[in-house]
Amino acid sequence: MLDPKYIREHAEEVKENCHWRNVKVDVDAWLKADAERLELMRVVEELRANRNAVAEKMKSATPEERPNLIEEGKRLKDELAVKESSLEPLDSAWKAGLMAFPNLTHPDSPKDLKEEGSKEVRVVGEVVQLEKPLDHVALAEKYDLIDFNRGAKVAGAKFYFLKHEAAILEQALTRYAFDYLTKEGFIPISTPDVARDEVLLGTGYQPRGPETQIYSLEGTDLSLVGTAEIPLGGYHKDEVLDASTLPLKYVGLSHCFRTEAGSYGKESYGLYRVHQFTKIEMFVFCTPEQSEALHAELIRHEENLFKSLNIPFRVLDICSGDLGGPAYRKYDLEAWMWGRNDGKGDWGEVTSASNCTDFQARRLNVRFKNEEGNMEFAHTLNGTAFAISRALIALLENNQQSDGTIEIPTPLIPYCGFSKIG
RNA sequence: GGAGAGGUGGCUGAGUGGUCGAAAGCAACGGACUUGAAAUCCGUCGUAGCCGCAAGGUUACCGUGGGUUCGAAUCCCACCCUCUCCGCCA
Repeated sequence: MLDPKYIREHAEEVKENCHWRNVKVDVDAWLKADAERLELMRVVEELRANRNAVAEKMKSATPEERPNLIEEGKRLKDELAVKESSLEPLDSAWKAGLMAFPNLTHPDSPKDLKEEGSKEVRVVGEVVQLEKPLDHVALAEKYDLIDFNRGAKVAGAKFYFLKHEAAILEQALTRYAFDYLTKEGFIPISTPDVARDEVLLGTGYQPRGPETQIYSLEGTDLSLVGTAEIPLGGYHKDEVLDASTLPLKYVGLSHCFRTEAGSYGKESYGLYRVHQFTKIEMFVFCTPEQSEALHAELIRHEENLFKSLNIPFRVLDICSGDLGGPAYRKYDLEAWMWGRNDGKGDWGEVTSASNCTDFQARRLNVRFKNEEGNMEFAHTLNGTAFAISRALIALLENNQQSDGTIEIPTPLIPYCGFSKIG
């Protein structure tokens, strides 16, 4: 959510921003509604002031004065009811409009509407060329690591069972990331896998409705979370944080559920796009002064983790049109995956780190008291440590050897208890 | 799931229709005293919107949403949450 005052005072900039964010918002219509709402609010508040004044007079009124005051009060009440009922639709349209604005954009983010406009910042590691590299689906079949067919039998397409070493690797990756990030000052936390709709909305997700990617629970206001970002963002909802505790860095574990409506096909091959996966997520609450440095820190951790697993990747500075609603700036890591591009291999997204500035904090009402003693909205950031399903793709495919075995990267061995598969 | 109690400011807690945006205490902040500190004393001390250069004014907020009333923290309804007891259960 943007500051309404900011939209009023920087209308042209906001319009320009919406264009580059690929978000269709009628800024002028919103401004018009905003002005009408304010005007009507003034009328309503004046009526309320009059009503309160009459009620105040009643306290000291003589019995003779009372009937007239009661009449006056009734009249004001009726008039107020009429004005309030015309304010209501205006107000909810105003709020809905406000929620539709995307966050502002970092001046250095590539300005582009198409996905291809994202800028490759660097490539780390080298793709090991094998004569006949197998993709993770083939590797999984060879070593009985993932059971897609029975996953489909039990839960439907795009669900799966991790088996044997893969099941262990899920836990090894989890614990490895937790240990690494705990040493870096992150607080380990395990979250609910469901959240209230208001929390989903607060973090910038759209539960229910035709476009939604979210499973919701019938007869409740709960949805299955699509990422730990949701419960972790909601964690400090409606709180005033103690500035001296900032930044608050969390490393959370959650199970992520996504309907992935209409996204079958090549792009969802194997484990790449599934309905459920486990994810280790970093989430940060901080001051506005801290957020940019912390964004860099999150990316550094992501890179360290993937580097340590011998996985080649590239870092993308995501372009404006692909940022989504909440992010002010976003960096993705894309790891090398042999299964993509018809078996010739290509980069595939494995992590994403966003600086959401105060966009989520405004919606969730997360504030802190600054040094002058004034309330300020916090900044929030999130970044993937491991989305286990995709991390597994990259791990298996990039650590396969010419003899067909899969070498486990050294840092992971203590956590999984084996050093190779096959 | 059943029965009961309760949700008030950073915390504790008073408040059952108008004198309540809310007592009191604690914490915090400013000051006095002190070589310094503690103690003591004096003062300040919620958030947000709108109007205003400002001083200030005004509206809203006592779990959330509705309702009754000239007037609601207070009465009514629904929901959410917490606690106690019972049942069930990993």
